[in-house]
Amino acid sequence: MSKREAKPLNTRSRGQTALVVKTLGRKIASAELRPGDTLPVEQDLADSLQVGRNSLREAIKILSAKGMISTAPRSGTKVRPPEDWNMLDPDLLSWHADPKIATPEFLLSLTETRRIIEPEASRLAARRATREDVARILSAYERMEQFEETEVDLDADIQFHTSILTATHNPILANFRHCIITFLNAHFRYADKDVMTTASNLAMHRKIAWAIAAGKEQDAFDATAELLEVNRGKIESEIETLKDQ
Amino acid sequence: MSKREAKPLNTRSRGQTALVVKTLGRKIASAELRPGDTLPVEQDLADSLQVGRNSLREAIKILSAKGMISTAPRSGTKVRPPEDWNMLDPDLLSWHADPKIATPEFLLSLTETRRIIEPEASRLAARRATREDVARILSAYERMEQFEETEVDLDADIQFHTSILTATHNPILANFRHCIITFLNAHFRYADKDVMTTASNLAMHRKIAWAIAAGKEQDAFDATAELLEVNRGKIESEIETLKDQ
DNA sequence: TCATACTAATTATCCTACTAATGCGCAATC
DNA sequence: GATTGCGCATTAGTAGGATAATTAGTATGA
Repeated sequence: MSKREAKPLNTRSRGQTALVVKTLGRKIASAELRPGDTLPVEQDLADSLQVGRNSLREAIKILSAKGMISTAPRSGTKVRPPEDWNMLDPDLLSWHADPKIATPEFLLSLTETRRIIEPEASRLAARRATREDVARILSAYERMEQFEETEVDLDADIQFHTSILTATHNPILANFRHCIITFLNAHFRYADKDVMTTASNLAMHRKIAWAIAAGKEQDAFDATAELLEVNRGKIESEIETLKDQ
Repeated sequence: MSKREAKPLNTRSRGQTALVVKTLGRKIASAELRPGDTLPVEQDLADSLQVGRNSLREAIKILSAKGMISTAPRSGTKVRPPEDWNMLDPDLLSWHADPKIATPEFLLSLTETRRIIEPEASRLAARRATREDVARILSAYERMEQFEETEVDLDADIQFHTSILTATHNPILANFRHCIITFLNAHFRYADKDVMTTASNLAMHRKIAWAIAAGKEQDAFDATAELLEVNRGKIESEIETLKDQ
Protein backbone atom coordinates (compact mmCIF):
# COMPACT_ATOMS: atom_id res chain seq x y z
CA MET A 1 0.00 0.00 0.00
CA SER A 2 3.00 2.27 0.36
CA LYS A 3 3.62 2.60 -3.32
CA ARG A 4 5.21 5.82 -4.47
CA GLU A 5 3.32 8.47 -6.33
CA ALA A 6 6.18 8.67 -8.80
CA LYS A 7 5.25 6.18 -11.47
CA PRO A 8 7.87 3.90 -12.96
CA LEU A 9 9.24 6.44 -15.37
CA ASN A 10 10.93 4.95 -18.36
CA THR A 11 14.01 6.90 -17.47
CA ARG A 12 14.21 5.11 -14.17
CA SER A 13 15.02 1.84 -15.84
CA ARG A 14 18.62 0.77 -16.15
CA GLY A 15 18.95 0.42 -19.90
CA GLN A 16 21.83 1.97 -21.81
CA THR A 17 19.69 4.72 -23.28
CA ALA A 18 18.25 5.72 -19.91
CA LEU A 19 21.73 5.80 -18.46
CA VAL A 20 22.98 8.14 -21.14
CA VAL A 21 19.93 10.38 -20.71
CA LYS A 22 20.63 10.67 -17.04
CA THR A 23 24.35 11.24 -17.50
CA LEU A 24 24.01 13.95 -20.11
CA GLY A 25 20.88 15.42 -18.53
CA ARG A 26 22.60 15.94 -15.21
CA LYS A 27 25.64 17.43 -16.87
CA ILE A 28 23.45 19.95 -18.63
CA ALA A 29 21.31 20.69 -15.57
CA SER A 30 24.42 21.29 -13.50
CA ALA A 31 25.90 23.56 -16.16
CA GLU A 32 28.87 21.31 -16.60
CA LEU A 33 27.71 21.45 -20.19
CA ARG A 34 26.80 25.06 -20.84
CA PRO A 35 24.22 26.49 -23.25
CA GLY A 36 25.66 26.78 -26.71
CA ASP A 37 28.23 24.06 -26.11
CA THR A 38 28.53 21.56 -28.92
CA LEU A 39 28.69 17.90 -28.00
CA PRO A 40 31.24 15.61 -29.64
CA VAL A 41 30.14 13.99 -32.87
CA GLU A 42 27.89 10.98 -32.49
CA GLN A 43 30.48 8.29 -32.96
CA ASP A 44 32.99 9.83 -30.56
CA LEU A 45 30.40 10.48 -27.87
CA ALA A 46 29.02 6.98 -28.26
CA ASP A 47 32.51 5.54 -27.94
CA SER A 48 33.38 7.61 -24.89
CA LEU A 49 30.13 6.61 -23.19
CA GLN A 50 30.69 3.03 -24.30
CA VAL A 51 27.30 2.59 -25.91
CA GLY A 52 26.22 1.99 -29.45
CA ARG A 53 25.35 4.84 -31.75
CA ASN A 54 21.65 3.93 -31.66
CA SER A 55 21.44 4.10 -27.89
CA LEU A 56 23.18 7.45 -27.90
CA ARG A 57 20.92 8.82 -30.60
CA GLU A 58 17.80 7.71 -28.74
CA ALA A 59 19.08 9.41 -25.59
CA ILE A 60 19.74 12.56 -27.60
CA LYS A 61 16.19 12.45 -28.92
CA ILE A 62 14.81 12.18 -25.41
CA LEU A 63 16.84 15.15 -24.22
CA SER A 64 15.79 17.14 -27.24
CA ALA A 65 12.15 16.31 -26.45
CA LYS A 66 12.77 17.89 -23.05
CA GLY A 67 14.07 20.98 -24.83
CA MET A 68 17.59 20.63 -23.51
CA ILE A 69 19.46 20.16 -26.78
CA SER A 70 18.99 20.72 -30.47
CA THR A 71 20.50 18.87 -33.37
CA ALA A 72 21.18 19.71 -36.99
CA PRO A 73 23.27 18.12 -39.68
CA ARG A 74 26.58 19.77 -40.16
CA SER A 75 26.24 22.09 -37.09
CA GLY A 76 26.16 19.28 -34.57
CA THR A 77 24.35 18.73 -31.29
CA LYS A 78 24.11 21.81 -29.09
CA VAL A 79 22.97 22.54 -25.56
CA ARG A 80 19.98 24.86 -25.55
CA PRO A 81 19.56 27.75 -23.10
CA PRO A 82 17.66 27.02 -19.87
CA GLU A 83 14.65 29.09 -20.91
CA ASP A 84 13.94 26.47 -23.58
CA TRP A 85 13.91 23.56 -21.13
CA ASN A 86 10.60 21.99 -20.08
CA MET A 87 11.09 22.80 -16.44
CA LEU A 88 8.03 20.81 -15.43
CA ASP A 89 9.41 17.59 -16.77
CA PRO A 90 9.71 15.16 -13.85
CA ASP A 91 13.23 14.09 -14.79
CA LEU A 92 14.44 17.63 -15.26
CA LEU A 93 13.03 18.63 -11.90
CA SER A 94 14.62 15.68 -10.17
CA TRP A 95 18.00 16.45 -11.71
CA HIS A 96 17.72 20.04 -10.54
CA ALA A 97 16.73 19.02 -7.06
CA ASP A 98 19.83 16.92 -6.61
CA PRO A 99 21.70 18.20 -3.55
CA LYS A 100 24.89 18.51 -5.56
CA ILE A 101 23.14 20.62 -8.18
CA ALA A 102 20.23 22.42 -6.54
CA THR A 103 20.71 26.14 -6.13
CA PRO A 104 18.85 28.17 -3.50
CA GLU A 105 17.35 30.16 -6.36
CA PHE A 106 15.80 27.04 -7.78
CA LEU A 107 14.22 26.05 -4.48
CA LEU A 108 12.84 29.56 -4.11
CA SER A 109 11.37 29.37 -7.62
CA LEU A 110 9.64 26.17 -6.61
CA THR A 111 8.11 27.59 -3.43
CA GLU A 112 7.11 30.73 -5.23
CA THR A 113 5.32 28.71 -7.86
CA ARG A 114 3.61 26.66 -5.19
CA ARG A 115 2.44 29.82 -3.43
CA ILE A 116 0.86 31.01 -6.63
CA ILE A 117 -0.73 27.76 -7.75
CA GLU A 118 -1.83 25.89 -4.68
CA PRO A 119 -4.10 28.36 -2.89
CA GLU A 120 -6.10 28.82 -6.08
CA ALA A 121 -6.02 25.08 -6.65
CA SER A 122 -7.52 24.56 -3.20
CA ARG A 123 -10.23 27.06 -4.02
CA LEU A 124 -11.07 25.18 -7.21
CA ALA A 125 -10.94 21.87 -5.37
CA ALA A 126 -13.40 23.17 -2.81
CA ARG A 127 -15.67 24.09 -5.69
CA ARG A 128 -15.35 20.99 -7.83
CA ALA A 129 -14.15 18.02 -5.80
CA THR A 130 -16.19 14.86 -6.21
CA ARG A 131 -16.88 12.46 -3.36
CA GLU A 132 -13.91 10.40 -4.50
CA ASP A 133 -11.63 13.45 -4.59
CA VAL A 134 -12.61 14.40 -1.06
CA ALA A 135 -12.11 10.83 0.12
CA ARG A 136 -8.61 10.80 -1.32
CA ILE A 137 -7.69 14.07 0.36
CA LEU A 138 -9.06 13.00 3.74
CA SER A 139 -7.37 9.62 3.52
CA ALA A 140 -4.04 11.28 2.81
CA TYR A 141 -4.56 13.57 5.79
CA GLU A 142 -5.34 10.62 8.02
CA ARG A 143 -2.15 8.93 6.96
CA MET A 144 -0.24 12.08 7.84
CA GLU A 145 -1.90 12.12 11.24
CA GLN A 146 -1.36 8.49 11.96
CA PHE A 147 2.30 7.97 11.34
CA GLU A 148 5.29 9.77 12.64
CA GLU A 149 7.83 7.80 10.72
CA THR A 150 9.35 10.25 8.36
CA GLU A 151 9.22 8.14 5.24
CA VAL A 152 5.50 7.50 5.41
CA ASP A 153 4.90 11.09 6.37
CA LEU A 154 6.54 12.35 3.20
CA ASP A 155 4.49 10.04 1.01
CA ALA A 156 1.27 11.07 2.68
CA ASP A 157 2.18 14.74 2.41
CA ILE A 158 2.82 14.36 -1.30
CA GLN A 159 -0.42 12.44 -1.68
CA PHE A 160 -2.30 15.16 0.15
CA HIS A 161 -1.19 17.96 -2.12
CA THR A 162 -1.44 16.02 -5.35
CA SER A 163 -4.97 14.92 -4.48
CA ILE A 164 -5.94 18.55 -4.20
CA LEU A 165 -4.45 19.33 -7.58
CA THR A 166 -6.31 16.39 -9.08
CA ALA A 167 -9.53 17.65 -7.53
CA THR A 168 -9.31 20.86 -9.54
CA HIS A 169 -10.16 18.78 -12.60
CA ASN A 170 -7.78 20.97 -14.55
CA PRO A 171 -5.22 18.78 -16.29
CA ILE A 172 -2.74 21.61 -16.72
CA LEU A 173 -2.77 22.56 -13.06
CA ALA A 174 -2.54 18.89 -12.14
CA ASN A 175 0.82 18.76 -13.87
CA PHE A 176 2.25 20.91 -11.13
CA ARG A 177 2.32 17.95 -8.85
CA HIS A 178 5.85 17.27 -10.05
CA CYS A 179 6.92 20.61 -8.58
CA ILE A 180 5.41 19.63 -5.27
CA ILE A 181 6.93 16.18 -5.29
CA THR A 182 10.33 17.58 -6.16
CA PHE A 183 10.09 20.29 -3.57
CA LEU A 184 8.94 18.04 -0.75
CA ASN A 185 11.60 15.50 -1.57
CA ALA A 186 14.28 18.17 -1.54
CA HIS A 187 12.90 19.85 1.54
CA PHE A 188 12.72 16.57 3.36
CA ARG A 189 16.46 16.26 3.19
CA TYR A 190 17.16 19.58 4.85
CA ALA A 191 14.20 20.11 7.14
CA ASP A 192 14.67 19.78 10.86
CA LYS A 193 11.76 17.79 12.16
CA ASP A 194 10.88 19.16 15.55
CA VAL A 195 7.61 18.16 17.07
CA MET A 196 6.20 21.65 17.32
CA THR A 197 6.57 22.24 13.61
CA THR A 198 4.99 18.90 12.85
CA ALA A 199 2.00 19.59 15.07
CA SER A 200 1.20 22.98 13.59
CA ASN A 201 1.89 21.63 10.14
CA LEU A 202 -0.67 18.91 10.74
CA ALA A 203 -3.20 21.42 12.03
CA MET A 204 -2.87 23.51 8.90
CA HIS A 205 -3.32 20.53 6.64
CA ARG A 206 -6.40 19.62 8.62
CA LYS A 207 -7.84 23.07 8.06
CA ILE A 208 -7.28 22.79 4.32
CA ALA A 209 -8.84 19.34 4.06
CA TRP A 210 -11.83 20.43 6.10
CA ALA A 211 -12.43 23.54 4.03
CA ILE A 212 -12.27 21.63 0.77
CA ALA A 213 -14.54 18.87 2.07
CA ALA A 214 -17.02 21.50 3.25
CA GLY A 215 -16.86 23.35 -0.04
CA LYS A 216 -15.69 26.56 1.62
CA GLU A 217 -13.67 28.05 -1.20
CA GLN A 218 -12.25 31.11 0.52
CA ASP A 219 -11.30 29.15 3.63
CA ALA A 220 -9.51 26.60 1.50
CA PHE A 221 -7.64 29.36 -0.26
CA ASP A 222 -6.66 31.11 2.95
CA ALA A 223 -5.57 27.99 4.76
CA THR A 224 -3.38 26.89 1.88
CA ALA A 225 -1.86 30.34 1.53
CA GLU A 226 -1.08 30.29 5.24
CA LEU A 227 0.58 26.89 5.06
CA LEU A 228 2.78 27.91 2.19
CA GLU A 229 3.63 31.21 3.80
CA VAL A 230 4.94 29.40 6.83
CA ASN A 231 6.82 27.01 4.57
CA ARG A 232 8.38 29.89 2.71
CA GLY A 233 9.77 31.30 5.91
CA LYS A 234 11.27 27.96 6.84
CA ILE A 235 12.81 27.51 3.43
CA GLU A 236 14.33 30.94 3.38
CA SER A 237 16.01 30.43 6.72
CA GLU A 238 17.23 27.02 5.60
CA ILE A 239 18.68 28.56 2.49
CA GLU A 240 20.44 31.14 4.61
CA THR A 241 21.94 28.27 6.57
CA LEU A 242 23.08 26.59 3.34
CA LYS A 243 24.68 29.77 2.09
CA ASP A 244 26.67 30.20 5.27
CA GLN A 245 28.25 26.82 4.96
CA MET B 1 12.24 41.76 -37.28
CA SER B 2 8.96 39.92 -37.21
CA LYS B 3 10.47 36.65 -36.13
CA ARG B 4 8.20 34.33 -34.23
CA GLU B 5 8.51 33.71 -30.50
CA ALA B 6 8.15 30.01 -31.19
CA LYS B 7 11.70 28.85 -31.69
CA PRO B 8 12.54 26.39 -34.43
CA LEU B 9 11.52 23.33 -32.48
CA ASN B 10 13.16 20.17 -33.64
CA THR B 11 9.73 18.70 -34.10
CA ARG B 12 8.90 21.35 -36.61
CA SER B 13 11.37 20.01 -39.07
CA ARG B 14 10.28 17.68 -41.80
CA GLY B 15 12.36 14.62 -41.05
CA GLN B 16 10.89 11.16 -40.86
CA THR B 17 11.16 10.95 -37.10
CA ALA B 18 9.46 14.31 -36.57
CA LEU B 19 6.70 13.22 -38.89
CA VAL B 20 6.04 10.05 -36.96
CA VAL B 21 6.10 11.96 -33.67
CA LYS B 22 3.48 14.31 -35.00
CA THR B 23 1.36 11.56 -36.48
CA LEU B 24 1.30 9.37 -33.39
CA GLY B 25 1.22 12.35 -31.00
CA ARG B 26 -1.89 13.75 -32.62
CA LYS B 27 -3.57 10.37 -32.63
CA ILE B 28 -2.93 10.05 -28.92
CA ALA B 29 -3.91 13.64 -28.13
CA SER B 30 -7.15 13.19 -30.04
CA ALA B 31 -7.88 9.91 -28.27
CA GLU B 32 -7.90 8.03 -31.53
CA LEU B 33 -5.34 5.97 -29.64
CA ARG B 34 -6.73 5.54 -26.15
CA PRO B 35 -4.85 5.11 -22.86
CA GLY B 36 -3.89 1.49 -22.37
CA ASP B 37 -3.94 0.74 -26.07
CA THR B 38 -0.99 -1.27 -27.30
CA LEU B 39 0.70 -0.14 -30.49
CA PRO B 40 1.61 -2.69 -33.16
CA VAL B 41 5.02 -4.27 -32.78
CA GLU B 42 7.88 -2.09 -33.94
CA GLN B 43 8.48 -3.66 -37.32
CA ASP B 44 4.81 -3.66 -38.29
CA LEU B 45 4.30 -0.08 -37.19
CA ALA B 46 7.46 1.00 -39.00
CA ASP B 47 6.26 -0.74 -42.15
CA SER B 48 2.79 0.76 -41.99
CA LEU B 49 4.24 4.24 -41.48
CA GLN B 50 6.76 3.54 -44.21
CA VAL B 51 9.80 4.47 -42.16
CA GLY B 52 12.75 2.51 -40.92
CA ARG B 53 12.70 0.86 -37.55
CA ASN B 54 15.23 3.34 -36.14
CA SER B 55 13.20 6.38 -37.10
CA LEU B 56 10.15 4.83 -35.51
CA ARG B 57 12.04 4.00 -32.34
CA GLU B 58 13.41 7.52 -32.05
CA ALA B 59 9.90 8.89 -32.43
CA ILE B 60 8.70 6.50 -29.74
CA LYS B 61 11.45 7.71 -27.42
CA ILE B 62 10.42 11.32 -27.96
CA LEU B 63 6.80 10.55 -27.18
CA SER B 64 7.82 8.60 -24.11
CA ALA B 65 9.90 11.60 -22.99
CA LYS B 66 6.69 13.61 -23.19
CA GLY B 67 5.02 11.03 -20.96
CA MET B 68 2.58 9.86 -23.61
CA ILE B 69 3.68 6.24 -23.97
CA SER B 70 5.62 3.62 -22.14
CA THR B 71 7.56 0.69 -23.48
CA ALA B 72 8.70 -2.64 -22.12
CA PRO B 73 10.08 -5.77 -23.72
CA ARG B 74 7.51 -8.46 -24.21
CA SER B 75 4.54 -6.24 -23.18
CA GLY B 76 4.92 -3.79 -26.03
CA THR B 77 4.39 -0.07 -26.42
CA LYS B 78 1.39 1.31 -24.60
CA VAL B 79 -0.42 4.65 -24.48
CA ARG B 80 -0.24 6.22 -21.04
CA PRO B 81 -3.17 7.99 -19.36
CA PRO B 82 -3.46 11.76 -19.89
CA GLU B 83 -2.54 12.56 -16.30
CA ASP B 84 0.97 11.32 -17.07
CA TRP B 85 1.44 13.61 -20.07
CA ASN B 86 3.66 16.69 -19.77
CA MET B 87 0.86 19.09 -20.59
CA LEU B 88 3.21 22.07 -20.75
CA ASP B 89 5.22 20.58 -23.55
CA PRO B 90 4.95 22.96 -26.50
CA ASP B 91 4.22 20.17 -28.98
CA LEU B 92 1.59 18.59 -26.78
CA LEU B 93 -0.12 21.93 -26.31
CA SER B 94 -0.10 22.64 -30.01
CA TRP B 95 -1.59 19.25 -30.79
CA HIS B 96 -4.33 19.84 -28.25
CA ALA B 97 -5.07 23.27 -29.62
CA ASP B 98 -5.70 21.94 -33.09
CA PRO B 99 -9.22 22.94 -34.13
CA LYS B 100 -10.02 19.35 -35.02
CA ILE B 101 -8.96 18.17 -31.58
CA ALA B 102 -9.40 21.02 -29.12
CA THR B 103 -12.23 20.55 -26.67
CA PRO B 104 -13.93 23.47 -24.92
CA GLU B 105 -12.77 21.96 -21.64
CA PHE B 106 -9.17 22.23 -22.71
CA LEU B 107 -9.51 25.88 -23.68
CA LEU B 108 -11.15 26.57 -20.34
CA SER B 109 -8.29 24.83 -18.54
CA LEU B 110 -5.90 27.09 -20.36
CA THR B 111 -7.73 30.31 -19.45
CA GLU B 112 -8.14 29.15 -15.90
CA THR B 113 -4.42 28.53 -15.61
CA ARG B 114 -3.68 31.91 -17.11
CA ARG B 115 -6.00 33.59 -14.60
CA ILE B 116 -4.09 31.97 -11.78
CA ILE B 117 -0.57 32.55 -13.01
CA GLU B 118 -0.52 35.83 -14.85
CA PRO B 119 -1.82 38.30 -12.27
CA GLU B 120 0.75 37.05 -9.77
CA ALA B 121 3.37 37.04 -12.50
CA SER B 122 2.60 40.69 -13.19
CA ARG B 123 2.97 41.44 -9.51
CA LEU B 124 6.39 39.78 -9.45
CA ALA B 125 7.36 41.53 -12.66
CA ALA B 126 6.48 44.87 -11.11
CA ARG B 127 8.74 43.98 -8.22
CA ARG B 128 11.71 42.54 -10.08
CA ALA B 129 11.78 43.72 -13.68
CA THR B 130 15.10 45.11 -14.83
CA ARG B 131 15.41 48.03 -17.20
CA GLU B 132 15.72 45.57 -20.06
CA ASP B 133 12.60 43.68 -18.97
CA VAL B 134 10.58 46.87 -18.84
CA ALA B 135 11.92 47.92 -22.23
CA ARG B 136 10.80 44.62 -23.75
CA ILE B 137 7.32 44.91 -22.29
CA LEU B 138 6.88 48.50 -23.44
CA SER B 139 8.21 47.69 -26.88
CA ALA B 140 5.72 44.85 -27.23
CA TYR B 141 2.93 47.17 -26.16
CA GLU B 142 3.98 49.75 -28.70
CA ARG B 143 3.88 47.17 -31.42
CA MET B 144 0.37 46.22 -30.37
CA GLU B 145 -0.62 49.86 -30.51
CA GLN B 146 0.98 50.56 -33.84
CA PHE B 147 -0.35 47.85 -36.07
CA GLU B 148 -3.80 46.73 -36.82
CA GLU B 149 -2.86 43.90 -39.10
CA THR B 150 -3.94 40.82 -37.27
CA GLU B 151 -0.78 38.79 -37.78
CA VAL B 152 1.53 41.34 -36.26
CA ASP B 153 -0.97 42.00 -33.52
CA LEU B 154 -0.93 38.39 -32.42
CA ASP B 155 2.84 38.30 -32.33
CA ALA B 156 3.04 41.47 -30.30
CA ASP B 157 0.38 40.19 -27.91
CA ILE B 158 2.34 37.00 -27.34
CA GLN B 159 5.51 38.99 -26.91
CA PHE B 160 3.82 41.23 -24.37
CA HIS B 161 2.71 38.42 -22.11
CA THR B 162 5.84 36.34 -22.41
CA SER B 163 7.98 39.37 -21.59
CA ILE B 164 6.09 39.73 -18.34
CA LEU B 165 6.66 36.09 -17.47
CA THR B 166 10.34 36.50 -18.21
CA ALA B 167 10.45 39.55 -15.97
CA THR B 168 9.42 37.44 -12.98
CA HIS B 169 12.89 35.91 -13.13
CA ASN B 170 11.30 32.63 -12.12
CA PRO B 171 12.23 29.96 -14.68
CA ILE B 172 9.35 27.71 -13.73
CA LEU B 173 6.74 30.41 -14.17
CA ALA B 174 8.41 31.45 -17.40
CA ASN B 175 7.60 28.03 -18.82
CA PHE B 176 3.96 28.98 -18.84
CA ARG B 177 4.51 31.07 -21.89
CA HIS B 178 3.66 28.02 -23.97
CA CYS B 179 0.18 28.03 -22.48
CA ILE B 180 -0.22 31.65 -23.46
CA ILE B 181 1.14 31.14 -26.95
CA THR B 182 -1.13 28.16 -27.48
CA PHE B 183 -4.12 29.94 -26.10
CA LEU B 184 -3.64 33.12 -28.09
CA ASN B 185 -3.04 31.14 -31.26
CA ALA B 186 -6.20 29.14 -30.70
CA HIS B 187 -8.20 32.15 -29.65
CA PHE B 188 -7.03 34.08 -32.67
CA ARG B 189 -8.81 31.66 -34.95
CA TYR B 190 -12.18 32.07 -33.32
CA ALA B 191 -12.18 35.61 -32.05
CA ASP B 192 -14.28 38.21 -33.76
CA LYS B 193 -12.14 41.29 -34.11
CA ASP B 194 -14.39 44.26 -33.65
CA VAL B 195 -12.81 47.63 -33.10
CA MET B 196 -14.39 48.27 -29.73
CA THR B 197 -12.92 45.09 -28.27
CA THR B 198 -9.52 45.91 -29.67
CA ALA B 199 -9.54 49.40 -28.20
CA SER B 200 -10.44 48.32 -24.68
CA ASN B 201 -8.05 45.42 -24.99
CA LEU B 202 -5.28 47.84 -25.84
CA ALA B 203 -6.18 50.07 -22.92
CA MET B 204 -5.95 47.19 -20.49
CA HIS B 205 -2.59 46.14 -21.81
CA ARG B 206 -1.43 49.71 -21.44
CA LYS B 207 -2.50 49.74 -17.80
CA ILE B 208 -0.56 46.57 -17.11
CA ALA B 209 2.60 47.78 -18.81
CA TRP B 210 2.39 51.08 -16.97
CA ALA B 211 1.93 49.47 -13.58
CA ILE B 212 4.86 47.12 -14.08
CA ALA B 213 7.10 49.89 -15.36
CA ALA B 214 6.15 52.02 -12.35
CA GLY B 215 6.73 49.15 -9.95
CA LYS B 216 3.14 49.27 -8.68
CA GLU B 217 2.67 45.64 -7.74
CA GLN B 218 -0.96 45.66 -6.75
CA ASP B 219 -2.00 47.71 -9.77
CA ALA B 220 -0.17 45.29 -12.05
CA PHE B 221 -1.97 42.39 -10.39
CA ASP B 222 -5.38 44.02 -10.63
CA ALA B 223 -5.01 45.13 -14.22
CA THR B 224 -3.92 41.68 -15.34
CA ALA B 225 -6.74 40.02 -13.44
CA GLU B 226 -9.17 42.39 -15.10
CA LEU B 227 -7.84 41.65 -18.58
CA LEU B 228 -8.10 37.92 -18.08
CA GLU B 229 -11.52 38.20 -16.54
CA VAL B 230 -12.79 39.95 -19.65
CA ASN B 231 -11.06 37.36 -21.79
CA ARG B 232 -12.69 34.57 -19.84
CA GLY B 233 -16.11 35.98 -20.57
CA LYS B 234 -15.34 36.17 -24.27
CA ILE B 235 -14.01 32.65 -24.35
CA GLU B 236 -16.98 31.23 -22.58
CA SER B 237 -19.41 32.80 -24.98
CA GLU B 238 -17.31 31.61 -27.91
CA ILE B 239 -17.38 28.12 -26.51
CA GLU B 240 -21.13 28.31 -26.23
CA THR B 241 -21.21 29.23 -29.90
CA LEU B 242 -19.01 26.27 -30.74
CA LYS B 243 -21.19 23.90 -28.79
CA ASP B 244 -24.31 25.03 -30.63
CA GLN B 245 -22.83 24.22 -33.99
C1' DT C 1 30.80 43.44 -52.94
C1' DC C 2 27.63 40.13 -53.71
C1' DA C 3 25.88 36.08 -55.59
C1' DT C 4 26.75 31.27 -56.83
C1' DA C 5 28.61 26.76 -56.86
C1' DC C 6 31.30 23.42 -54.47
C1' DT C 7 33.09 20.69 -50.60
C1' DA C 8 33.17 18.40 -46.56
C1' DA C 9 31.35 17.58 -42.02
C1' DT C 10 27.55 16.00 -39.45
C1' DT C 11 23.18 14.32 -38.40
C1' DA C 12 19.32 11.37 -40.41
C1' DT C 13 17.78 7.11 -42.13
C1' DC C 14 17.76 2.33 -43.09
C1' DC C 15 19.22 -2.31 -42.56
C1' DT C 16 20.66 -6.62 -40.45
C1' DA C 17 22.07 -9.16 -36.65
C1' DC C 18 22.14 -10.08 -32.06
C1' DT C 19 20.95 -9.41 -26.87
C1' DA C 20 18.09 -9.02 -22.91
C1' DA C 21 13.91 -8.93 -20.50
C1' DT C 22 9.55 -11.06 -19.41
C1' DG C 23 4.56 -12.62 -19.94
C1' DC C 24 2.53 -16.94 -20.54
C1' DG C 25 1.72 -21.60 -20.45
C1' DC C 26 3.06 -26.10 -19.10
C1' DA C 27 4.54 -29.26 -15.91
C1' DA C 28 6.13 -30.65 -11.50
C1' DT C 29 5.06 -30.42 -6.81
C1' DC C 30 2.65 -29.96 -2.56
C1' DG D 1 -6.86 -28.57 -6.86
C1' DA D 2 -3.90 -24.95 -6.08
C1' DT D 3 0.81 -23.24 -6.20
C1' DT D 4 5.22 -22.93 -7.62
C1' DG D 5 8.99 -23.15 -10.78
C1' DC D 6 10.86 -23.42 -15.40
C1' DG D 7 11.42 -22.76 -20.27
C1' DC D 8 9.92 -20.91 -24.50
C1' DA D 9 8.39 -17.48 -27.54
C1' DT D 10 7.68 -12.67 -28.15
C1' DT D 11 9.02 -8.09 -27.91
C1' DA D 12 11.77 -4.15 -27.10
C1' DG D 13 16.81 -2.90 -26.61
C1' DT D 14 21.59 -2.58 -28.40
C1' DA D 15 25.09 -2.58 -31.83
C1' DG D 16 27.44 -1.20 -35.96
C1' DG D 17 27.84 -0.42 -40.89
C1' DA D 18 26.31 1.75 -45.19
C1' DT D 19 24.11 5.46 -47.41
C1' DA D 20 21.29 9.74 -47.82
C1' DA D 21 20.16 14.43 -46.79
C1' DT D 22 21.36 18.77 -45.00
C1' DT D 23 24.06 22.76 -44.63
C1' DA D 24 28.18 25.75 -42.72
C1' DG D 25 32.08 27.23 -44.57
C1' DT D 26 34.88 28.06 -48.58
C1' DA D 27 36.15 28.97 -52.98
C1' DT D 28 34.89 30.93 -57.29
C1' DG D 29 33.29 34.18 -60.38
C1' DA D 30 30.64 38.29 -61.99
